[in-house]
Amino acid sequence: MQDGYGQFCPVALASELLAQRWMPLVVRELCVGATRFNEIRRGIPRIRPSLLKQRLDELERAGVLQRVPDAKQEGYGYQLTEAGRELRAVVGAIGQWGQRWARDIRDDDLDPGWLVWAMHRRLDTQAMPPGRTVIALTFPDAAATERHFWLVCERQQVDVCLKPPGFEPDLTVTTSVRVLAEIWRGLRPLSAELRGGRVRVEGAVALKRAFPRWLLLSAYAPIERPRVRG
Amino acid sequence: MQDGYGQFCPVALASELLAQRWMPLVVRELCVGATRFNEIRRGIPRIRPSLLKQRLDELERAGVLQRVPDAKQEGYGYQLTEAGRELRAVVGAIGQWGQRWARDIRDDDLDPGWLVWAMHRRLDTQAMPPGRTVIALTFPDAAATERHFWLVCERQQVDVCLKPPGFEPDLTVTTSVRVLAEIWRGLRPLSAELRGGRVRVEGAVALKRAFPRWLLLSAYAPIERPRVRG
DNA sequence: CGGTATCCCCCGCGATACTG
DNA sequence: CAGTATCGCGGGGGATACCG
Repeated sequence: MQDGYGQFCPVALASELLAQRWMPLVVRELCVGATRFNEIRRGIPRIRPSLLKQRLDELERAGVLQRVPDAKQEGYGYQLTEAGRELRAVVGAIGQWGQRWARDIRDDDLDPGWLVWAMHRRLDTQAMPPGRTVIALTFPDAAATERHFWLVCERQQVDVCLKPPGFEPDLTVTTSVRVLAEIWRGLRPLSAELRGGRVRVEGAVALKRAFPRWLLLSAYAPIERPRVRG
Repeated sequence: MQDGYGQFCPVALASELLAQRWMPLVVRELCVGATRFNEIRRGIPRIRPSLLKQRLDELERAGVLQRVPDAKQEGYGYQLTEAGRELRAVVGAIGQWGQRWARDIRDDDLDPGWLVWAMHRRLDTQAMPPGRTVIALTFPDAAATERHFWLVCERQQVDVCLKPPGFEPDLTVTTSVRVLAEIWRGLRPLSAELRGGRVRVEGAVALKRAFPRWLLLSAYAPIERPRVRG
């Protein structure tokens, strides 16, 4: 079954590698800059580590990435080669199409931990006040273990905490997972959700007013989604 | 296993549909204009009809195609919707990447029947003499049952025959499957293979000289393939 | 032509547990 | 942190036959 397609067409040869389960997500993580094994895993919470390792090995054999000693930290990191960097075009095409035409979001797609992890990559820390800004996120509709998150934002780095980080939050945001997910996807405007009270923000007035500019949303959010099909 | 990825990311939602086995090839066939079941099948010889039907049903449910009564012939045809037509960008990105970076062609990718089927879609009949032009193809290295093919070319239509069509060939082309496959992929120039005698053409001089202009090759052939990786 | 039906087998994948 | 080990299920591949 993992044999090829018996064709030398470039679409077929590429698909032998790329159209395997989980593969587009692994490539997506690498393209947005993840390098460490567990960093990739956080972006794909439901993949088994053994399968992730298998996929990474396949990508290495295909010349898409290299496993290199990590200079900054201990251990190894996965780095894209030129062939791997050019996969951005493939992931981008899939994402663009998905933004416009993929199925609607179901309740079991709504993983709050993944949402916060995705958001933490797309925060404009330059637009925040100097120093540290702590944002507490609360999803009243989520299961107890994934109801509270904290984003500890500094100029060069944003950390996601599952427990109170020890610093008092500067801003507290309360909303449902679906509302924030659809805002992140660009399917609802944040402004309307704030006005309608479906997103509630507590904190200093200056921070509350600046907050919408911190959220960069999904890279695909600007792409218009046509009317749902009948 | 065919459950989703548990993410509302557009890349993940699109991949649930598109990153299944065979799916990129099915979409490719639809994008190059195949509409009938057996027409799609000829472009994907190794797929089981039951699985092809399953994939087509998934695409219909996803709103990518519609099954409509075929006006010209009896039976039904599969037509892409707007969502389906926009998949050309995805197939195109995969094909471009594959042309540049996918693995080299192995012997078991070299299906001569598929090669001839792919070529028949990309023949410039406008460049041929008026009326009917019959090209006989011979692959001395192929198994007996797929050694001989005939392309019966008319202005609006090209037919692939597995048996002598009853018309004398105007041109007879003899070469190995690999050489012609790599020419079709743009990995070797036809001119050099003709000069080197690895492609032999028999027939009237005017036709022999015109023949190279009839072959439009793969749509991805113009894309340069970087040096093979080390 | 455009599929369906059936049986069998394999292995990719998921789940759980464990480790240097 | 970065994986490995083990077990079990079921989707997909192969072959063959059948049908409106």
